[in-house]
Amino acid sequence: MSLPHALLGLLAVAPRSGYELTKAFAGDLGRYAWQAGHTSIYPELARLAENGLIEVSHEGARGSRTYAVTDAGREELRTWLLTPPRQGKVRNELVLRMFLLSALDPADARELLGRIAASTAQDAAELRRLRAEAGPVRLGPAGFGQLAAEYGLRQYDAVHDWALWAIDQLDQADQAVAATTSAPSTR
Amino acid sequence: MSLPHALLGLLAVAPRSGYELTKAFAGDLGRYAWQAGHTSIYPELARLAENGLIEVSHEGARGSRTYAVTDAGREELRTWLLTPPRQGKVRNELVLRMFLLSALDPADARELLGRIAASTAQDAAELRRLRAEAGPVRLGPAGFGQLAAEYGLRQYDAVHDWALWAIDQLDQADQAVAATTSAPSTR
DNA sequence: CATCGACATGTCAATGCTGACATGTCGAGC
DNA sequence: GCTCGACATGTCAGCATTGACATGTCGATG
Repeated sequence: MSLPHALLGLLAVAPRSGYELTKAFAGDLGRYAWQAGHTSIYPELARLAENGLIEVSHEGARGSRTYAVTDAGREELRTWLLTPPRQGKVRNELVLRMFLLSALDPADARELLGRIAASTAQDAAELRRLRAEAGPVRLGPAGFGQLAAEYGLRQYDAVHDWALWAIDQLDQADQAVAATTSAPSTR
Repeated sequence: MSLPHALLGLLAVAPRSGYELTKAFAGDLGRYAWQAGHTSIYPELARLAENGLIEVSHEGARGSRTYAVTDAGREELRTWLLTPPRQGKVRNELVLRMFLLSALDPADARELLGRIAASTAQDAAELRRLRAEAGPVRLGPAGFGQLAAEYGLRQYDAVHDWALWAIDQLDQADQAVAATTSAPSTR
């Protein structure tokens, strides 16, 4: 459960209202890192405030409440970020599909790998476009973090290369079988 | 929600009981791809059986029921695997941490990146060990799928390289600041 | 001054999953 | 004959999250 820390992190960069936080989750953050709707954000803000990790720094029009991180909240965030990269819930649908690949016949497996290669190429291109828009590498709270963008890019490229490699493996396995079938031995 | 498809996939490889499926999730599958405990597996098996996707192929000692995939189940699995790699829930704690990196001061950020580099190197080494144990590349339902292993390996390596790159970026940003501070201009 | 869209927050039922608890069987070793 | 550990299945309360529904405000435009 990382939602409270995600909120803490966003508020640590700049105080925001629940509505603004919701918009952040609807953008790149929610797309690439962590999803959350306003229905989970508002209760979570209330909980964080109750625990003294954040506080209302300003009340604006239309009942809006701007929250800011307290010292305790900043400390909690720092601790969480630096805590041993604990093993969270494993929930990786793509890896699951790879595990199940052997349940498909070779033609279907090739098809699936081809689609993965195509979609990761597309995702990588999209991310490169996003990054180019954001300009040269700079740090700080500049929209989609440059470091995060580079991270995603390398992931996509890795999966893309892997898919091509996997198709090649299937081809080689095929050829080996064909060779032993048509020419059972050299003697 | 991919649990039913994970079960379908495992049963497509070989008929199994709920207990054996639970053990599969406790191993590499649960570690790298998808988690599930027996408390979700048993009800899900009942649901799949009710929908005619699997059926009890054998009843053994201690009330054990061995399930096998039906033709309908095999078809459902194939459809799911080949279906456009739909965008599921985004829940990537590591990417979230990258988004929040800017909330840390540079020293802490370096520390965090260093830990990520170290832990991915360790994870990769562990996976290489696992793969070496499993022997040369071969396909089929051989424990931890070779393709999945290679996939994980490339992911770990990519993250490792990225972390080193990111630390380098931080260093360069530092040097640039230091240069403009100590020698504001060339004239 | 009416309307509309963006702003802003909330409740509630349903879903999916986990952890704690519960129950019983079979085989091996003492 | 007893005990223990692995086998085998199950219920249930609790938690996080989602989607549907609900409510109201403010500013701009016609």
